[in-house]
Amino acid sequence: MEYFRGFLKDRGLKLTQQRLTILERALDVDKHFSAEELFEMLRADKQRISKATVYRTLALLVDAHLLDTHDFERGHQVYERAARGKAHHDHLICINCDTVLEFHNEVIEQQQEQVAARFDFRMVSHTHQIYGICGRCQRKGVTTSAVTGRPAPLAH
Amino acid sequence: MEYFRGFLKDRGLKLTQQRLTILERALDVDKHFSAEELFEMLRADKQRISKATVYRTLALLVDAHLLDTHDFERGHQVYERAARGKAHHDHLICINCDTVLEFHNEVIEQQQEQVAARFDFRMVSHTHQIYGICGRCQRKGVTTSAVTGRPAPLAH
DNA sequence: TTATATGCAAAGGCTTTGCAAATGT
DNA sequence: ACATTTGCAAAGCCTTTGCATATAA
Repeated sequence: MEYFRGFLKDRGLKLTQQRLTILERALDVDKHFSAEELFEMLRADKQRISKATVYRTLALLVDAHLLDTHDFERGHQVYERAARGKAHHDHLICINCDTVLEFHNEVIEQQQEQVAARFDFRMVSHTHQIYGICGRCQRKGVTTSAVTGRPAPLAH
Repeated sequence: MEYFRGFLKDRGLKLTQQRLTILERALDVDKHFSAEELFEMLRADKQRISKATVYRTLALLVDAHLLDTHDFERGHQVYERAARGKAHHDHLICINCDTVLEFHNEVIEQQQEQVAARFDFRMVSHTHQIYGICGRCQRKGVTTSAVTGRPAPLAH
């Protein structure tokens, strides 16, 4: 919060009531959320902030590293509180129920560095998602073809 | 090609001139391409196929595992010839010049399987992208902040 | 013959933007 | 005071869809 104030000051930006409200609400969410969902949460809290401002502020919070954003192939971005200090994580996404699990694997992280180095690449970020059927959906008898309506793709 | 004919027959679909033209052109491309780009390539070849048909056929070719599709965070899907038989690969993407490099790392693949297993997850597919600055752009003096206009994010 | 495909234009979903009015510093 | 923000509606971008016409089997 103090950090956000400093971030804005550094760039000559203003700490508006809307930005504060959005930041507080966003940091309060314990899961992934879309811009639309945050807009609805604010609305439920009787906060009248325009959708445009929500989008603009989310971008700002991502810049400030207060939020992370991911593309889970759902047609829209999802956001989550940034893991400041906490270990970085990647995601397992159930293609049936949309549940998102987090994983962290140090071996993968290290190999990734090596891959980048081998290609003379300066890594800035990465995305790593595992799509599949979660245990609960498997037990409910959900199969890949039930989800996609087509034969199971080759898991690679 | 014979394979595609069989794929269509199995589902009671028709092998139209448009589908054939699109398939041939798509398999001929040696890099990633968007639906829009393929549409333009066809147009350059004096082929009059509607954009709707291009989109519909690309989806069909992905279903048929003749093409793979990726989301490189460019606001549109990109396609590439499927690696039939060839080893699966993931991507390094230069955030300055959009160059895409391919990598394959067996250790990562294995760890991934283990992660899925540990979470009781049946993996169907995965995406793994490393974003950064390629060697050529580094040598041209491109820095992260030059690309994004902001301080470099923490590479995680 | 008859179900499937195509082309066109319109609609959709998410996100961004232009601009006048409002507001933080 | 003055540059930055906001809200609104409109526009943008990629993609999908409804429907009449065309076409493969």
